[in-house]
Amino acid sequence: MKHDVILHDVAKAANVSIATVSNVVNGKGRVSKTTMKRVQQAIEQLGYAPNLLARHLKTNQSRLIGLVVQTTKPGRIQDNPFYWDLLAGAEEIARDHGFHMILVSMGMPEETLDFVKQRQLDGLLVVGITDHRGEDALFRTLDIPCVYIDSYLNDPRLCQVCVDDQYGGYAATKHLLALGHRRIALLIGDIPMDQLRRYAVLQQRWRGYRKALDEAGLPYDPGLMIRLPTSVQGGYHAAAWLANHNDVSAIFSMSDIAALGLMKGIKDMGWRVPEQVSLVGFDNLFMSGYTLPALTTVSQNIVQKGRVAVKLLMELMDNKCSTSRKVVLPVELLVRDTTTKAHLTDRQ
Amino acid sequence: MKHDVILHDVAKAANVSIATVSNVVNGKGRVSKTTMKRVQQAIEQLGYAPNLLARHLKTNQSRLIGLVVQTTKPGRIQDNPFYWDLLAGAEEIARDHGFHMILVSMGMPEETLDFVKQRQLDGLLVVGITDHRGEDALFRTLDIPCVYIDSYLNDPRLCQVCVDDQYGGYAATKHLLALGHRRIALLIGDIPMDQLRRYAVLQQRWRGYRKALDEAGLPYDPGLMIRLPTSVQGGYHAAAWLANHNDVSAIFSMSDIAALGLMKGIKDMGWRVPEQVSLVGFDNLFMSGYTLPALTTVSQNIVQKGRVAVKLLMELMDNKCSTSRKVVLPVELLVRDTTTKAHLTDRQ
DNA sequence: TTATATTGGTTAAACCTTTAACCAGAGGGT
DNA sequence: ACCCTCTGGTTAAAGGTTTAACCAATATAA
Repeated sequence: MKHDVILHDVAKAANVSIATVSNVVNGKGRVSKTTMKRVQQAIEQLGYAPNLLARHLKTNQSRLIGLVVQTTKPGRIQDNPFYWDLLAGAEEIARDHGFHMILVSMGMPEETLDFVKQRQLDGLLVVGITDHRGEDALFRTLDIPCVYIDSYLNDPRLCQVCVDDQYGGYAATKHLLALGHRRIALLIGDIPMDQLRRYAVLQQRWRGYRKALDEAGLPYDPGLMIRLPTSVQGGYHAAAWLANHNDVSAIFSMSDIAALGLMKGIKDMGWRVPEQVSLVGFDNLFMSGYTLPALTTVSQNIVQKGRVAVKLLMELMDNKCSTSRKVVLPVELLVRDTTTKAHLTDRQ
Repeated sequence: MKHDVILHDVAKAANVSIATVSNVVNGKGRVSKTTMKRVQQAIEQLGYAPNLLARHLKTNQSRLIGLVVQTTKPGRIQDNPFYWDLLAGAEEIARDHGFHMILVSMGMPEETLDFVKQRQLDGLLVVGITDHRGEDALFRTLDIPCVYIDSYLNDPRLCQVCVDDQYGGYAATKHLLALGHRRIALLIGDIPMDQLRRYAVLQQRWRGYRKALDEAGLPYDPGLMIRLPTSVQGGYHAAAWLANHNDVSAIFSMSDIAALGLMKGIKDMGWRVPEQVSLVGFDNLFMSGYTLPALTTVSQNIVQKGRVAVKLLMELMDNKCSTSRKVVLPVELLVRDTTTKAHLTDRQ
């Protein structure tokens, strides 16, 4: 894939210097109408396309944006359709600005840093970082524009975008409380409760849950935290937990993905949703409205999250001294069919 | 993001020429043990990382692989979680070889071509092309290694990877036939039947369907083709079609995504799956086993598809003259709970 | 002895752009 | 006449790397 036609060729064809052609291509410098026409014709005729590698080398930029994703195993992207939506949104805006997205899976810190340096990435979208893992410092060492997604970092100088997770948790719980539920379990990720701070998004949703409980004058019961992996399988197994907790009449799953599995698990036990167990999810995945019964859930727009993140990054790159701001996108409780009034009739 | 330490600095520190450092970095050329040690120490100490832009400019390659995806609107990636799996698999292998993936959304042909040329992409993964749209020719003009995914191109010189779509369609249909179903509808994409050739994957599955019908001595009835978008919504609306075709006792949906919507639609009409309608899907999405009833479907491994595609691409790039081969990955019919014996009792 | 490899390096050109510095000529003001 | 500015370019350096060509010294072979 050798570059067939280069600046030099166009220059010769139009009988001007290389610099002039470059100026025409970039719309910079001073060049008369007539020569511009001549150059443009030559470009058209020869089918010239600039060699971005050379340009980038010279200008010290790559027009590449890294999407830094957490990995389970090093080198293996977490299998979560969530990321595709994020990438799709980001790519859409990036492309409009002449940028492109590239995946950076965060394995070894060293490795990650080297990668960013070697590829000369112009900016980073970092997903799911917290203050409590030292990862934030990592990205601050290489000083390139960063936008943190779903990260809840304390430093006010940082650019961040997330949704109102806490409100989401609050709204979901409040909805269940309003229906008369008193013992509401929380299907949380597969993490020790004392490590919750490391998973900022979950922590926020959890806080919303607690807040709603507090307002209702109900006690917070750690025994109601179901700690299972955020996956369909994880959710499915939560049903077994439920079987041992007959006083629990509702579950708030912090992800739709787990809620789907849970719903299946509950039904496989022969129980009915929502008559015997009410269920609320989080995310509103593409098929969450098409389960039976349709899942009540807190909806967030992940594609939009990707879009906004890149827009912020662009601002950050334009005027370096920009007032770095934090954007909180709204969430919306979608009441569908998996929640209903708490009954006095026990599942026994 | 200026490159702080370059070859030059290392050379000075180790008291050798730039070329020698380059040789050490790349493991080429001839350099004695002792100097190698000295250079490596200098590299370590200064924290040198090669500037890939410069390297790539010199070597005429970018170590970037494009994933060419179809777009609905130009510049907008089709919102299909399918692509994430593909990308995840591809990225995994690519990274092992020092390559990275970049998205190329296929809008205007000109634009796409320019992009590949400008970014100097080393290879392309092209998804869902057919002989019948002139797109294949497009990629052949720029002669860079290509692997076609889900494409069914006739040219034997091309490298292709797909799954056994036809067998999948055959197995699904045969399964339904074995259960006694005679009127089996096909939930196909939102395309005119005379355009089916343009959607190779669907055509293959359709052929499998027909083959099974033929073998059973049953006629092919075009009236049984349900042409609705491949989406949850599309599937949902298929239920309305079903309401007008009471002789149909089973539906084979060519995608799980539509099958999920369809299942919801059927249940919303008050009918039961599988007692009144049997249902088979295609893909085995991550939650297909967790619907209620669990979806019977033809399973394919999309991540693996991405992996194999990149492996093929690497071979193609190593020995240019490689015997370009076509890899067909297996599919597997997973009989779960949405299919049962055809009953004589009508839905009326 | 002389011709010839081999070892361990160095020099310099090349990859294709961008861009600062320079320059010739024209026009205008005093 | 002089100085200054403006227009429309050109020249050349620089960006960081790879690599072919070269070279001095030592070892090997005839």
